[in-house]
Amino acid sequence: MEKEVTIYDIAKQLNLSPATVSRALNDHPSINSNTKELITAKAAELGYRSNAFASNLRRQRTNTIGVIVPRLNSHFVSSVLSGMEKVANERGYNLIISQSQESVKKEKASAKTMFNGRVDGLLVSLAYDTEELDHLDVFIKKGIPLLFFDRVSTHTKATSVVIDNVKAGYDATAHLIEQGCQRIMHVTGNLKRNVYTDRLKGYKLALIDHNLPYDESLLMITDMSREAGIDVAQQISNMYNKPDGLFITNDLCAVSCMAALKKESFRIPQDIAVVGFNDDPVAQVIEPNLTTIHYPGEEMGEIAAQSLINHLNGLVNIQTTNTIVLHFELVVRESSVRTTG
Amino acid sequence: MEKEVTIYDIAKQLNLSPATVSRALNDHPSINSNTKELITAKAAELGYRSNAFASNLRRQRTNTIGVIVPRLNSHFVSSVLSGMEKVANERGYNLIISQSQESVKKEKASAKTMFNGRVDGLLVSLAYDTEELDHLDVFIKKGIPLLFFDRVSTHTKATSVVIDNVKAGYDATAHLIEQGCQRIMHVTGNLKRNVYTDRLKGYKLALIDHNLPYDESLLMITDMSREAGIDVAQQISNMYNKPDGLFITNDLCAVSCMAALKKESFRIPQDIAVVGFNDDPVAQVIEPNLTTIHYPGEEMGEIAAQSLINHLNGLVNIQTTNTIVLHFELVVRESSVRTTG
DNA sequence: AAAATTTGTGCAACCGATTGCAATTTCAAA
DNA sequence: TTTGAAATTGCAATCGGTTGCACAAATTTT
Repeated sequence: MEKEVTIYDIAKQLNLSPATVSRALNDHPSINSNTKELITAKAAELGYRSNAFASNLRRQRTNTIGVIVPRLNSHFVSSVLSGMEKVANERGYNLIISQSQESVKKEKASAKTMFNGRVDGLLVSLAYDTEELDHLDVFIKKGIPLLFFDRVSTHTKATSVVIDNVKAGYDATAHLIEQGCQRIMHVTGNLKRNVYTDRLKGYKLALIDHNLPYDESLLMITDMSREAGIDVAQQISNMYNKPDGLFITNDLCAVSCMAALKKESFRIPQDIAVVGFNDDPVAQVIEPNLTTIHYPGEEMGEIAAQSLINHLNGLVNIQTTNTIVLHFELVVRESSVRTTG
Repeated sequence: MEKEVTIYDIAKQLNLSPATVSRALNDHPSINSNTKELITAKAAELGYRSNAFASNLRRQRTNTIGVIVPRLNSHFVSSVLSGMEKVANERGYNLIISQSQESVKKEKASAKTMFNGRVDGLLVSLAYDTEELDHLDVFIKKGIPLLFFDRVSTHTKATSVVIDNVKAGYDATAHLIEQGCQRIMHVTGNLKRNVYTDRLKGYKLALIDHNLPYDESLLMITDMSREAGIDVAQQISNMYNKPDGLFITNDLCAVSCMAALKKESFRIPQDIAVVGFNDDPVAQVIEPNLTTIHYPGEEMGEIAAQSLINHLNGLVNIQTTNTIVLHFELVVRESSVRTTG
């Protein structure tokens, strides 16, 4: 185990001051370019590696971005993280990732860790039932930039990166209506979260625009799990006045629901047309393939990270840009297409 | 933006030395318990938060673990990460996660970042085509513990966490044979990676044990992508002497292959029985449901993190425990079960 | 040739916590 | 009361870069 090389070692060998070495290594303009070359060469020769802590300690920043997600093992989240990692890495930032496991309590704990870890900025997608945001307010109070993505908050003045969930909900519903559906059931998640309320809004607007009544008994709030999907199928099966369209705001849930419906010998899309949300890989595996909203996870991650880093570097002010809205796409597949209305 | 509270502030207010405050906050035994109470109370009152950098700088450790994975957006990997995060978080460690995107080059860059970031330990699952391990050797040279999981290396003396891939390959193949398959095709990935060579070994052993010939034309090396699955189906379709069993070491690939085969009107499992690997969610969506090897991702992550942290805390020596083998399970579903051989 | 700039380096004080060793206090045993 | 050990606490150096300011050298301007 060799001992570490420091700028002092380099300075001594070259008969320079550590200050000069430090500046040279950081490409400071006031250092002569010959000196710089000399120093970088020597640094390479000695196998010098910068000590991030010393630097962080002195500069009071960490080059680290905290990320809090509801859970790690979902296709969408991991795509987002992949995008974030890509960008962060390119720009010299590290990512510290933590999952709330959909619990406020864990979310608070994670926030605290990030806070103590003195992340330079924080990227958050809220847990299922988070309401108060005190645990995140501390960041704002300390001037640590905070950016929400996907599951965002309306309360604070933090920037958000989202898709237009209202429009997505509208498009999904309108598509079903165009396919001749008259009674469209909407299965969604906790309405505390923007993604779900917004999609519901879109659903309602589409109904209105097409002169269809809004029937509260066709709205189901669930936890969007596989079990929930099966449960929904069961309920539909027991209904007297069955729906002929189904808009479920999560592909995994939609897929398990479809499987259950098929077991009950519903024909999809003839008896009931289905639209999901997220464009999870399973959407292209289920038969019939699931129509869904394609949701740019990777891109969302890239943009969220990009924005935060730009803000940190003083290029853009996050406080002014309040919401970044990304494009989504309705991907029509067999689960919703009726040859004849 | 309030200024940070330091141990000096606490010390001054209580007329104590920073040394005492530091010790008290770390629950050092030689500090009087009354003093400790006094200090912790004051710290809470002032909203003190420890500065990790100062501490890291002084103690020369970061309480951070680096993780390098081939890619983030795969079900298996995100399960592993979820497990790692859980454990690391409980034990006061942070995770810095980076993806190699299956490229050695990126893997090297990530390793360097981790190295400079002075992670306390490193958890690695190798990229597709990594051969030399110089970029990881530096860690060992510096005495930074290195632990491989899943895609492990045979060269170094680092500990590995894996499943018994030989046995898994054997079981999958034997299962197909028991179902009456005589010509089993094996689709797998780059044989530089243990997971694939081992599964191939198992495949071969099962053939031998059941007196079946090993036919090289039934082995296909692919990149395990969806496209590869479609390609395999195409090739099978063009074969004169078609296989009646298919063992694909990745569910996503298996599923796309199945879909393509179905289009060519192969009946599964009657014409060709299929076994996958990983127990990805899609395995339960495809019809018929895919028989596969259930692979404990979350657990693998937990154990890998656990072992590394235990080593860091001097509880166990990682260098002596060389390989940790986890259980796997063959989950039999419809894709492989033939009512009559 | 003197004065005013510009350029390039160094000094030394940070950043905040940790820790070996010394110093002081406390308390019991002699 | 003295002595010695044990329990507490403090001193001061250290971890390795960073940066405001001073200063010297080189260059340009009068």
